[in-house]
Amino acid sequence: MAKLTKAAGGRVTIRDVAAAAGVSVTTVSDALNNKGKLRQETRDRIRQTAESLGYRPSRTAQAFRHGRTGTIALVLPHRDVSGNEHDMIGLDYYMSIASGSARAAFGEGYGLLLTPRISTQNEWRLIGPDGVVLCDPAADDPRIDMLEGMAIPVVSIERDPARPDRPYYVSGDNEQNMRELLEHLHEQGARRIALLSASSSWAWTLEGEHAYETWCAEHDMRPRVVPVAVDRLESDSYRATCALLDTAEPPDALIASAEQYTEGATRACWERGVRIPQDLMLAVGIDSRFAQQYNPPITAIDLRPVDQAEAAVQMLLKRLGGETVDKPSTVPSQLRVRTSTRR
Amino acid sequence: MAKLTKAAGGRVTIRDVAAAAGVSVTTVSDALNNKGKLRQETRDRIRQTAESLGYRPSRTAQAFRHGRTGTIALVLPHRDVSGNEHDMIGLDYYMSIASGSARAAFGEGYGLLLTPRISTQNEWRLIGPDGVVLCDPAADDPRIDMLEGMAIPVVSIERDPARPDRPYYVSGDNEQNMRELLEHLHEQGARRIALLSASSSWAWTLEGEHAYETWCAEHDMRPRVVPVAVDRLESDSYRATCALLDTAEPPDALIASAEQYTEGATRACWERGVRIPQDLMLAVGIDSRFAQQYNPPITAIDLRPVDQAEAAVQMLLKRLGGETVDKPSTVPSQLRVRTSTRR
DNA sequence: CTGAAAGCGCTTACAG
DNA sequence: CTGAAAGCGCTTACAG
Repeated sequence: MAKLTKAAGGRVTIRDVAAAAGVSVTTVSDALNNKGKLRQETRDRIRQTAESLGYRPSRTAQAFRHGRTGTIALVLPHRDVSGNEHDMIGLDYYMSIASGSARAAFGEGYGLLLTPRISTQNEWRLIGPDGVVLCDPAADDPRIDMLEGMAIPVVSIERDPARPDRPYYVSGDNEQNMRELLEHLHEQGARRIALLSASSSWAWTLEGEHAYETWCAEHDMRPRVVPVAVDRLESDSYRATCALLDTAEPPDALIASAEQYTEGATRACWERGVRIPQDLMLAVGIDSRFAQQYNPPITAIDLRPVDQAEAAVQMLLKRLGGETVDKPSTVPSQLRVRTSTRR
Repeated sequence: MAKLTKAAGGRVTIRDVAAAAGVSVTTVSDALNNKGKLRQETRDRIRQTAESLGYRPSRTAQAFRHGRTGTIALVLPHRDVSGNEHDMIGLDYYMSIASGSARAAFGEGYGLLLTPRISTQNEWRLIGPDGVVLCDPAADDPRIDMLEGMAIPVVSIERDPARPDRPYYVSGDNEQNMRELLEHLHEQGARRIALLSASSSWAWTLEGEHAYETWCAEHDMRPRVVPVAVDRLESDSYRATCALLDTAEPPDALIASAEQYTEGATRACWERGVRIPQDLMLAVGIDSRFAQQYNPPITAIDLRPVDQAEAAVQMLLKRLGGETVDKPSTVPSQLRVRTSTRR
């Protein structure tokens, strides 16, 4: 019964397997995908045959058939540096998000596409992802509407601050993190804690600021929030830190919220001979190699980006599979206390 | 003649365009792809119709038809940090390679896949890229054979040092860069120039070392090469620099070849009160934000990673298109002289 | 110069 | 329990 036909073009197709196993392609497909009502024995035999022929289902054929591409696109924030567009993958946080997403996606049989800055529907159709992981959406981020309107589900890392009811996001508990950090600094004796905060509409920024202000009010402390641009390099955080240090009553502790502020803040201290932690305790809102390796090592909040990425991919796949997702996923962060805040 | 049938599933297909334009699907396909021998007028009219219907060819259908996926995979070096696999995208250099590749690929209608560490043919078949951009292959890198054996063309950024005849790579002119840097340091008065070199079989490392040794011989200078691991964080470069600085006759200039050595080298200097550039001129083999932003800013070689990525993607597409590529592509690097080496 | 038809490799109603 | 057939949206010989 088994016709021993070999595929011409080198590729082993489902037809070859069917021929070799002496069954129809339907049966092979069912056997391999656990569909239909075949005897376990038949399934096993067909799997054997497929295996021995080295059969691999064509991903493109499957994608075509299902109207899916088998890819997930990752969208990172961008910044303008002197007219040039850069994405921010250079930050340790986003790099962990990227490689974590790639790994998680691959584990589920998806490829992770890195997207350049694109904006139009046509461009998105060219990319053609089945779903999108969007990092740090702005308030009322138009990309969410555009993509969902194209039937491309979006899961964001951090929520869109202007869409309180949208459950499709993964985030850390930003308010809790800020409070925990403030408590720690307070315990260590800090009484004038300043905050370098990103001037953006990103959720973690807003939430962090809010927690900071609430906490200050509760502890009868004057809040000192200095807004710093997120889209430049370190010079802004450097200048902001200088300004703080040069006031009549400089802070005794400083929280630099964004990863990219770490360098500017440390430089300002270094130039002034401000010792860390003796003269100023320094903590960062997002952990990085720089924070770990600085001398002294800098206390930071580890947002667990790899876990966030994994959670985001999982949520996206749920949505792709038609399952309902009714609540966001929170990835617990971890405060890494280091020398920079220990007195 | 024009049947006004609309697609059922919402998608506008080539059939709809054909119907609306009153021609066959063949004609539509030819018109849109500049094939066949249609009157320009016909072409234009069909394009109009397609446009007005909002027709977008299905990427998956095209991919399926052509046996291509429309994706290029990017493979970055990996490192082990305490048993955890990380890719090295966190380095500014690789981050620029990644975003440059994504942009270049997209510009050509391809998606860029970020690949987690994968090793088997099966895993590669799952990813299913049409081609691969491989960064910093090791000597006789087995991934090249595996992929080319699967008919997946590979273009590397930097060459495989053990395959002198393989033309499929893009690189900077590493020997030239090293010589130029040495000349510069020499001009500035350096007479004892040490080199922190990556202990790897990567081409740029070997070439840099070779140029360094040749140059030293030519200038009657004792070479001082200190091998440093590439797969750790900054501690090794820190220790290596310490050892150099603590010798009886410490160097008056130091070249830290890898991007990730910058931090360790500067820390060692800082701790010892070694002033840059007064006591030690410091230069880095690969430019980074850190080098640009350090105080003082650090002289570095800008390998132009975005251009390298673009060249690699172009070369890969040439190969995919069946064109022959008979020689490697050299992207000229740029020495960025900064305060750290100016006396 | 243009069209009808085959086929890429799958999956999925549907018929038996 | 299994198979024959249609069809996903394209492209491409091939026929006229």
